[in-house]
Amino acid sequence: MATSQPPSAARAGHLSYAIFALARVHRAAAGSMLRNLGLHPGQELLLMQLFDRDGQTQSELLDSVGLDHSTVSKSLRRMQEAGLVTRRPNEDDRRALNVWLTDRGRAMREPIEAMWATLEEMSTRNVDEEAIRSFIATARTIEDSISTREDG
Amino acid sequence: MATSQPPSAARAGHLSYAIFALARVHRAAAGSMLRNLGLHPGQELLLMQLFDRDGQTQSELLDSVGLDHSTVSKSLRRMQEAGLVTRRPNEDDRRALNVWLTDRGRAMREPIEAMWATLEEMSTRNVDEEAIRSFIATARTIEDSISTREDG
DNA sequence: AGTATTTGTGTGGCCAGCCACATAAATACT
DNA sequence: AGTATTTATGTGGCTGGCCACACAAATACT
Repeated sequence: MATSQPPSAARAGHLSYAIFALARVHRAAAGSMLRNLGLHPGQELLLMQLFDRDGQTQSELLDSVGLDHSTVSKSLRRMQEAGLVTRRPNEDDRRALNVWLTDRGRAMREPIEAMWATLEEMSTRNVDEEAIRSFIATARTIEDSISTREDG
Repeated sequence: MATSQPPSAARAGHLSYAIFALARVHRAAAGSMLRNLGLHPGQELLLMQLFDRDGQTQSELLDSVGLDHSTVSKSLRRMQEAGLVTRRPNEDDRRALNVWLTDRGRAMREPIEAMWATLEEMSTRNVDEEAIRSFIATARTIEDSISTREDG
């Protein structure tokens, strides 16, 4: 049994509750795998952004990842202490910090990609191609609906 | 734009990344509404369980909600301090604590139900009935797949 | 030029959530 | 009966995440 019976007070939100319940299980699975990699949940997101564009500024990173600046700031400090990244002041803009992967940070790429692959395999093994495509499409539509309503 | 371009390292996990991205937006929306109710995210889950069965034991609550016992313990303490619940030792089992809603806790039911309704409306306004059903069904299948793999 | 505003980071405070350790009470077991 | 094990809860410690406040540097504006 997956969703151990949604509480009745969530009756008006079947889809929302399904999202919530799925997200929790999904995050737990990812968290477990990340722990085996010596990473804390969320750190892999920052690393992935750096894989795509190393040396980004904290604020650029922040936009890509969509988290609060204080969260990113603290997280990066810990990742620096853990030897995953380094931060050096930008020469043109003395407020900004550029974030660079260390060798150790770069070495996390394959394990992180493997993690996503495993997660995907775990998630999709009972779902056919068509249902997967449809699910992703709907997920994006919902995501759009929610976020465009946020600022509007 | 919803998902501001998945990082390339998540390429092997399209569906997983979609779940992750959707969950984040969804949780943020819920969190924002909960804050307006004076609740912290997660507290509404405990309250909802109590709406369905008031006076549950912490450990029963814990099973229904699926969180770590320490999380529940601390959360309930704060909710008690906030006047939402009371906890009294069980008479038959002196280790156990029964958790009861206060009037103030009970009064949160309607706002919480309204929150789920609003969240649902926000989420589904661009999705037709059939897609919603299909999405929910797939979400449950995925949830099952992940969780049965966890212990198996 | 001089002041006001925006931008980039940091810090403190608070809560959720997990793990690890600890303790008392109930159960099981020999 | 006496000991070992399981169960119910608490606490400390650490991270993620948010908000609010703070401050310096860059930019805009008058």
